[in-house]
Amino acid sequence: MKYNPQKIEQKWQESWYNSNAFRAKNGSKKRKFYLLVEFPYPSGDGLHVGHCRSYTALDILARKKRMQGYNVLFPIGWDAFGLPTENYAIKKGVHPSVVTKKNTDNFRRQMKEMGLSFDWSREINTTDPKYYKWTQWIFLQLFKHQLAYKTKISINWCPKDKIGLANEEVVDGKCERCGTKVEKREKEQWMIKITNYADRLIKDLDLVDYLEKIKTQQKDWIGESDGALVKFSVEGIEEFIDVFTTRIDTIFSGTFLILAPSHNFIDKHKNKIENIEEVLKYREDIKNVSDIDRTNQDKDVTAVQLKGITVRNPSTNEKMPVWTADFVLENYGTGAVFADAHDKRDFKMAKKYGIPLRTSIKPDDELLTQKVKNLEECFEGEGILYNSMQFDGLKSAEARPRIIAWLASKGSAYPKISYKLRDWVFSRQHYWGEPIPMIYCKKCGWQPVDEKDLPVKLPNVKKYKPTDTGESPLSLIKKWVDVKCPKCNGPAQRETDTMPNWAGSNWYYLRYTDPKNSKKLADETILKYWMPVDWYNGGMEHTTLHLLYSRFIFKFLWDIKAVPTSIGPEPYKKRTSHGMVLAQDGQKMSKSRGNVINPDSVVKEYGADTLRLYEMFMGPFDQMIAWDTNGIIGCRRFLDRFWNLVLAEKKAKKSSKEVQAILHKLIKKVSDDLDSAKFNTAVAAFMEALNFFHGKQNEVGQEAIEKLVILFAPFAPHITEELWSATGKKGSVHMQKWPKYNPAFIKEEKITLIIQVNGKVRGKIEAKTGITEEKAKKLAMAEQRIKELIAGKEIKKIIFVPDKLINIVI
RNA sequence: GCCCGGGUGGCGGAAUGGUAUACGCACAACACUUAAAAUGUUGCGAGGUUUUCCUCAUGCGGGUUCGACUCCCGCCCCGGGCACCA
Repeated sequence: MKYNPQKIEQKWQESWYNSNAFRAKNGSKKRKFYLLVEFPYPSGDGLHVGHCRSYTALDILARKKRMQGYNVLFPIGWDAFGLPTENYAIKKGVHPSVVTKKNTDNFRRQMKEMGLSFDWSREINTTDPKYYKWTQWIFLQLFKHQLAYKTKISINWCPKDKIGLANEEVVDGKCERCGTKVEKREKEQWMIKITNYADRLIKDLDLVDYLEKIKTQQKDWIGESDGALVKFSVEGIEEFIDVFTTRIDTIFSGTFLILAPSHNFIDKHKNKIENIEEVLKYREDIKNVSDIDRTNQDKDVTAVQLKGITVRNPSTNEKMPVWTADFVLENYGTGAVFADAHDKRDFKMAKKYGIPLRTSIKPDDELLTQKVKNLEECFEGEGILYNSMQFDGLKSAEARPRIIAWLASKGSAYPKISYKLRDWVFSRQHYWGEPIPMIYCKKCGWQPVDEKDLPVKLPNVKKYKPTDTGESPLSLIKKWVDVKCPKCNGPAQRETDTMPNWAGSNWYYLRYTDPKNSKKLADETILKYWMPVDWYNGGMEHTTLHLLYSRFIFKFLWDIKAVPTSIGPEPYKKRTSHGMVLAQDGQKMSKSRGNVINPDSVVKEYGADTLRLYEMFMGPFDQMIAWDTNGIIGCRRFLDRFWNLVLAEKKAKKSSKEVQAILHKLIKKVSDDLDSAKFNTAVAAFMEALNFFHGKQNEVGQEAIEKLVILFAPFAPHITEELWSATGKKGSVHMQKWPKYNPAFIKEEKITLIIQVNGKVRGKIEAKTGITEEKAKKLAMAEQRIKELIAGKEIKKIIFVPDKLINIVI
């Protein structure tokens, strides 16, 4: 019988599906293991081979953990709200829910055809009102805890998608999705105070096992800087301008102050600024400049002085002029900086406008020091302080805490930590999203929808095109918009903005534990059992989006005790990322390039097991890798040989010692590799073992064959299941116990001892394991080649590494 | 500019202080075949040669070590992240 995947795969898929073979059990006494893959956005393109890589990897882990006796939760669902579906629906004139249904059906089919062992009874969909009821409920809790607020802000507006974007969704000043340059628009938006959690989102990374690059990326994004807040008193006005700095060691060289163009000091003291018209005009000019141009470092510095305004440097008590310049950003720190000769931008600006400069930090280098003192060059680094009163001679790092303490004693500074992270823009002006459950009453202001009235269902309408005005299309549905105020019962209006598509994915992993609960987002006892997620795999592109948002929302739910505190403050114990799968040409796969590999066609040609094996074998799991059509054939050949070997082995029951050693080494290697996500070397180990067994059919033995099939089952579930039944075994191979290796079998009796002379390999000898240094020396010296090499030379030293090598130094 | 990865045969890659090039692809020869495909066997870093042998080779240059792809110092290149961030 020849291996024919097309004949066997569907049969087993149906058998697993119909028997609920991989259902996770709530209320089990077994140890649990929660494996999570990011649920996909069900696009019309179907599954990408990159999805397959991530899903196969965690499927292998799930199957192995089940065989190791764990109660495994390995669920899947659909993150189905979002723009592409809406756009497609508008174009084709079909309702987004119809499109979603079609796409999820296709995804589900593809996943089943890959033999993924998801617990299909827990499938969730973010667009299901029973699901988004709780997404809305979470929003209400955020509002009730003052973490959701509506405010007029300048937002990133994508003119093509007609949607406001969060800062995280803007890449290089362009819309993350469509690449259109974003514009600035003033709009009332719902905001979520993620900034309140900035410190904990950094600190708690110490509690979890994430790939180091994921931790670094999150830290960089949150952008903590440790510094001080310094108060500059304004002359003639009873007021201070606050400045955040990380370089308080340079305070003595501060000779002027710069405000961001839209700093509210300017609005507040219009009458005191002599050239207010010039200042306001400058502010208008800046508004029309995009962030990209504003942050272009090659650009010339522009600035305007606020005439009539001076402040005092709290360290020197000297008067300083106040300026405004575009390179000072309103949304970082306090929107104001003190400027000196130790900052390139300040230096450039002072030179251009003839503002006096002073230096107070000496670099190590004498020559450079002279240049710095003569203001010929700007020195930004750390050094030794001078011109700094009692702090002269101190190093920058030593000086900082002392200067802060000194200024603090005068009441003009205190230590402060600042973050780059900004509050999260939570409103979208589109139809296909969760309605924000808020009602506006002219009398009572913003009122939350009563929890018992949730979910606020998306009305089923014909027109869901986004509008050019930036109003949500929902605003056109008067019947839906006009409601009574929950507080005063007077006339009021619903919020017509919807949530971003991150809202549904913020908490989905909680819902999987108890997906049908209508009373709570999930039951406490059940959450207590399953949470936290033991291993979460997803794309690197979600590190500063979904991963950060969902960690934040979990912390919030934890704080308000919506989830049991026993889980701890982090939802995911371990996070890994799979490398992107590129097209054969090394480019990103895309329809327009025509280089997309469709998993369906691979399954059709080679079978699902081959696809799974190749996805794991192609390279290190966390590295980006190009698809290689030629490489697939090797995996298929391996499966053919595997099939033949198992079926050919008929005679011997017992396996030889040599076979046992190979097998148990393989068990150890595969078990270890899977725990550290080294799928490629695990597959290679199978190939190596099979190469060894090949041609020795009847020496391998049924004993070894049986273990081999079990061990390989998580990788290639169909072929192993078929072989299990074809060799007359009862039950499913996937319900068998994961083999344990026996260290006694691995221990070899004979080893190859390497003989080196001066660290170079000059010979090998077969020896018994545990050979003594004395014996090894004798044997080595007896070798003809070694004799020749050391003849007439003085032996300085002999290094002996037991069971490995002997090195003769001459 | 700063912070992470990475650089090994014709190609994807393996080895984290101890036989560099596992495993796979491609290629070549042979076997089977009328033939081809498939399959199997063997070979496959470079150069030399006295061919159970030598020299060189893991981006480049140094260093530590009996011994370095692996550790340290200084560069170069590629990928990713952050960035007038005070």
